[in-house]
Amino acid sequence: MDFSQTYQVLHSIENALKSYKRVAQQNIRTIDDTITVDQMSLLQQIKNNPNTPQSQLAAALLKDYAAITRMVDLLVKNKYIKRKGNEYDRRRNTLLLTDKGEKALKKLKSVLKTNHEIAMKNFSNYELDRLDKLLQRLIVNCS
Amino acid sequence: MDFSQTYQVLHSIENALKSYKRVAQQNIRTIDDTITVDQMSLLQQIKNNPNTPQSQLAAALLKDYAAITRMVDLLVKNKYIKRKGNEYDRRRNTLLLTDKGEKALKKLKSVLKTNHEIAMKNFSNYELDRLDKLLQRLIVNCS
DNA sequence: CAAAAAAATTTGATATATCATTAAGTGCAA
DNA sequence: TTGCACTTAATGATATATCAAATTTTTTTG
Repeated sequence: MDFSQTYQVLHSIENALKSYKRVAQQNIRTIDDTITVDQMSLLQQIKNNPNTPQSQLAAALLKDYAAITRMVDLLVKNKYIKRKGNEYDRRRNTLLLTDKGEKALKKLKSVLKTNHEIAMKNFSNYELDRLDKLLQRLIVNCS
Repeated sequence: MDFSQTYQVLHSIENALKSYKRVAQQNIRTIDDTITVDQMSLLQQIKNNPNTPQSQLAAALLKDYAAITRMVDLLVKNKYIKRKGNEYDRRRNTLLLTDKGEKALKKLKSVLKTNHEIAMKNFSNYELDRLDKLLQRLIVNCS
């Protein structure tokens, strides 16, 4: 395990993520240029579990609480979601998609699928699994 | 190639990168809490090729020109490097490490090595190579 | 029950990311 | 040698990342 090799791998991980995010964002922009890849993920998460605490949204999106608060602010400002008080626990928010949010999500789902197909072109299920397992080991090492 | 599997892989890539950056930054902070992982990479690049145009530094660090400009600003402000005019091409900067920059780099190199060892613990050279090759294919797909 | 601890979120400060635009300098062609 | 394209860098605007600290509400516990 020499340094140049580990350097190379870490560099490739960063490169892979950034390359994917770049094309993903470009494709999304052709449909809706007021939303980002991450905002869309958040929108999806909120739709799937409208009453989840933001702390769990943060975990799902690999972000910290502060980041989620600000993304929620933006989505509210841009009218994709509404923030309501939770009647059982007044510390929490209940987040709900607006019509605009629902429509945006519907339109963008196919783009997201296309993005995945672009990134993973020519990968077999087996290779995807192998890649994921290798990454999981790295994640565990860093935990 | 189903969606949940590609989603999982992309999620793992992001998770791997963030997990690594988090431990890397934590370890660096024990030595010097005024510098970031990326600033250190930039410092290293500048030391290796002091007369490279910033566009190439950007490519090496997978960042865009604007990001490099701002990182250079910060490194200058914090006295890790000096910006001089390039006498042959007045559009360019010549960037030079200060004493402080040299010392910081020297101290941090061992930390960087440790960070790599933590992240890649129990990976064989063969596995590292395999991981890199899989990532390279994803990168090419997104180019 | 009152005080302390914990949970959920927000806010502040600083660093990065990304895209578009602007500015300045260089080099080449007519 | 002027004019135009290209290169290099800086700026502006907005979104995100990260850590620390503050706020509000709920839960625990003495």
